[in-house]
Amino acid sequence: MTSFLYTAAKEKIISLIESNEISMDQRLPSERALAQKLGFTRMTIKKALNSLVDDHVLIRHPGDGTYLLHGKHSGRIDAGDDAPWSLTQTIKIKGGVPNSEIKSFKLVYDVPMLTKIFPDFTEFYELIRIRKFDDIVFSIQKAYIPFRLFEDAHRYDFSKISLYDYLSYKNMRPALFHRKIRTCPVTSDSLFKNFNVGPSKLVLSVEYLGYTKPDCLVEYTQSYFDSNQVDFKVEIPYSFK
Amino acid sequence: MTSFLYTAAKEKIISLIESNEISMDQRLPSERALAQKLGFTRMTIKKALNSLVDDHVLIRHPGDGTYLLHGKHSGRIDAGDDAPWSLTQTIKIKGGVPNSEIKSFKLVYDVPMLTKIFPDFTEFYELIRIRKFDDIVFSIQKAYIPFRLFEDAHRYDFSKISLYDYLSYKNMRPALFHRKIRTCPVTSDSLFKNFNVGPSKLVLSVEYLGYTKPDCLVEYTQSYFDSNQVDFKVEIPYSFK
DNA sequence: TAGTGGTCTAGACCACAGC
DNA sequence: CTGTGGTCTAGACCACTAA
Repeated sequence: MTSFLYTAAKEKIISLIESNEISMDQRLPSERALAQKLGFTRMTIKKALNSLVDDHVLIRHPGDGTYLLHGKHSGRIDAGDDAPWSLTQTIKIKGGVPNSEIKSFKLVYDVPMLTKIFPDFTEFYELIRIRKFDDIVFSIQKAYIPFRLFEDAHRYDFSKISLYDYLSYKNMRPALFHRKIRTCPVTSDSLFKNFNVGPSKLVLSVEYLGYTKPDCLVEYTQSYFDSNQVDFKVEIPYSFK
Repeated sequence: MTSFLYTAAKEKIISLIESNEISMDQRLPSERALAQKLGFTRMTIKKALNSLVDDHVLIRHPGDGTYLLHGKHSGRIDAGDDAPWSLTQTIKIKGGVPNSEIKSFKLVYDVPMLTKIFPDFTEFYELIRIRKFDDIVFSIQKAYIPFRLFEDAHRYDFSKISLYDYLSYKNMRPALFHRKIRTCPVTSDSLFKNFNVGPSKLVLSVEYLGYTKPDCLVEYTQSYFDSNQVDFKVEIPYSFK
């Protein structure tokens, strides 16, 4: 979908990792070695490797080498809607079994909540997904994107391709996020039956508004997380006067 | 402290921003213009600018330009111990008034909790800080670093220089983190008087273990956050078999 | 000492946004 | 069409790590 050399290099490096040619806790080949082996410039390989560092797949030490980010203290995957790398891919490389199940994908009209959020649109695609890590449901997500901006969305299989890869392909990948987090009790909504928690348990609710620019809202997502399965990074929200 | 060209470029660009030569919602000069104006290569300027993007200071749009990351939906600062950029600097650029007050900085010995965490060390520097954003206390932090690794730490003023800049300078900046998050009631600890919350309120407690490598622990921090003031990014922790 | 990743240069071409 | 940022090359030097 993207057609940069460093993306191609990235995929070849991932293949190396997945095919177990690099064993755990072992150094990856050096930038120079990979450049020669895979047929790219050193700078292109560097870009690919550092991109995998951003994705929490690798870790690099100057003067030493590049390593798989493994071990007890390294396991941490961004699970938010603004995660940099396809969650499915990341889980796979980490040795987990990913499983994204689509519960529903359809057009919805005249939903008051949505018209309030998106004053300029009336029709939306609604994508409801169950996300698993090693067969444990950690998240239920309802994503909404305006039909007018993504008329061809029905042609893609979002159990296979990440929603964000699709938005990137349409040059609509959100860069700014407005988030609201709160805890809420498990409701009787049948969706929550997927969570392995009793009705008295608290579930974490996160709302994402994704903007490509400050004035260009392209996505609204409601995510519910099993608070036993996820963790958080602390941030300070503020509103600029 | 760091002496790379792109760091120098970064600081000059920050000066430009702070001196209001770039007004809000206005484009920054192009990479090529900055390169000529500041006397660096375009690639060096690019590195500086993209580094400021990582720090949530700027946002860039291909084919368009580079902008200050402002506006209602853009305000979000990483407040964790693993935040990429000095919190003080970021708050300042965002138009806020930073205020990091040092409550205590001293050597501590034979603390059972610490010897359990750091089996190889017995003496530690303890740094207790109150962190504010626009005069509102959002966090209280107790940081511990082994004396043997940072013997000259007493020579630095951590109200002016970020602890992480210091660790970077010693080539000991943590890259891996082990975090534990929980909510706890406000205790009678006099430190909590700094929070503007009643005794029945819940405070967010986050523990960070910072490693330079999977086997090299260099920092332990206990942070307490006013849950009214901070927000979170969702992640999936996992332990590799 | 040999090898690593990080930085840096001075060019080049490209896709894209705005006018 | 002009200007933007992104990618890419083919070199170079540096500081650091580990043997």
